[in-house]
Amino acid sequence: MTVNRKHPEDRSKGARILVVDDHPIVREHLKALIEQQKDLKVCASVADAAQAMKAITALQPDLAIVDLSLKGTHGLDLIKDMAANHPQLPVLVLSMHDELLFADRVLATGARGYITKQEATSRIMTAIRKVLEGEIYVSDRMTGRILHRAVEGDEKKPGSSLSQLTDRELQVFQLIGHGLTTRQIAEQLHVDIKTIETYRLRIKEKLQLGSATALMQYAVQWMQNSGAS
Amino acid sequence: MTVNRKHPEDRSKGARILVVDDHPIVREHLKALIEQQKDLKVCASVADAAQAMKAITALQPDLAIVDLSLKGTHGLDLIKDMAANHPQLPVLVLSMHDELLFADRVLATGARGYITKQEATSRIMTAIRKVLEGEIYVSDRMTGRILHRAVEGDEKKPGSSLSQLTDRELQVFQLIGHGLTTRQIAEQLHVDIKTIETYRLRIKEKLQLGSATALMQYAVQWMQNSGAS
DNA sequence: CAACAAAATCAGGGAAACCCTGATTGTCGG
DNA sequence: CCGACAATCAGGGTTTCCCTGATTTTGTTG
Repeated sequence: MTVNRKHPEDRSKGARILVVDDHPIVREHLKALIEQQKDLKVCASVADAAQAMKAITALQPDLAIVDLSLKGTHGLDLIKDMAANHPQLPVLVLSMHDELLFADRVLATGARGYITKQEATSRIMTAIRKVLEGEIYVSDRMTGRILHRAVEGDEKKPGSSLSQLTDRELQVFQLIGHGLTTRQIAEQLHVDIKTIETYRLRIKEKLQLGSATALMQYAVQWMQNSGAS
Repeated sequence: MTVNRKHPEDRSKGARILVVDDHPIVREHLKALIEQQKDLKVCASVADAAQAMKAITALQPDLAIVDLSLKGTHGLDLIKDMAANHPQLPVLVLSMHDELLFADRVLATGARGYITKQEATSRIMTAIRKVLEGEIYVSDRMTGRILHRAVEGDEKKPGSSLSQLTDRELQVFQLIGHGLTTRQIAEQLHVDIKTIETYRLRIKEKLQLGSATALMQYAVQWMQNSGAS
């Protein structure tokens, strides 16, 4: 990922941006906001993942802004596709979901920024420029969280904070995400229910989750996003 | 074009519209779209229910456009408040949620129209005008559904559909899927924890779910597939 | 409008899970 | 041999779950 990639022939129009969002009202305003900047331009504005991939190969944009909740395939899958087939294309995620849930996941799959639709439009423009300059944009609240975690576990497995879990803990984590109760997990693994309770405690600590429901929410969502049954 | 101005002092610029949505990018574009019409004007643009109620009493708008997924109180509660305190004010709901799930519920509480953010902005303008004229707007697909149900009779069929849930139950269901504990839900809705416990029981019965974890798994997965903050 | 149905709200109490603090085995590499 | 870590379980206070009601609003319908 080289930083300076500006082509002289593009400078007349500045950076070319692809917008992916299934809400026309958001696409339109994003385009209006971007094009009232002199050095930015929207080269395409599409509603789903298929059109997005087609537009990328055809138009070679300098930046892609994508919503997470698309209609067909989930935005996360689109970002994975982008990272796999067009690793040089920086991606800014513009989502309505709380960043605490998705930001790290999204950044781990290759996106260069995450901003919510609750943010003021001026901040959205800030995020666009930051990502275009080769930097990474997340909210201030999120930055501290990520930096804190990045310091210690950098040499571990990339892509998931679940790598801190032991085999048994991960096994329990997956069964939690599968919707099993503590007792059912204990029976399935042929251990005492007290053992599973301890695992839940440890998992919560390692993942910095506050309550049992937060743990379960995280587990269910993780299971769904990593395609397990 | 001549406009009937019965009250020149009120209609110097035509109909005055209140916009309620917690996404600045949506508010801004809605305002731009509306104000490029000669006979429409946005008199206020707010992000939550409290500001909305205040704006209504202060400005007496001719129409309110409200999003269902607001930050603090749920949009459904805001609509109820509006219908109770300002029954003459027509409300158009602009939501990202599938209409099949919310439209009838929203119309039953007094709203005059339902349109999703997936719709083209031209249709949104159509909906605004239709509601302003005193009519009711829903999508063609939805009108068929409603008419069909009017003929078939009003039976609530079982299965795993959330349409059997009451407004309050659905609200609790969503908060469960959001990862909140029973206590947190009770606090957010300003009711006793015992009340929420009862709702969980009823939801489990109606959805034929066996345990609290099964309920939570279902809620989390549903939330993820239908997008909510 | 009276009457009935449905929704929203809360109570009591036993069973179960959660949460915290340990503690006992194994295993494994230095 | 021995810390380090993983896996396993116990005790006990706190909270939630779950079941069975019950009351008060609200909405619908004859």
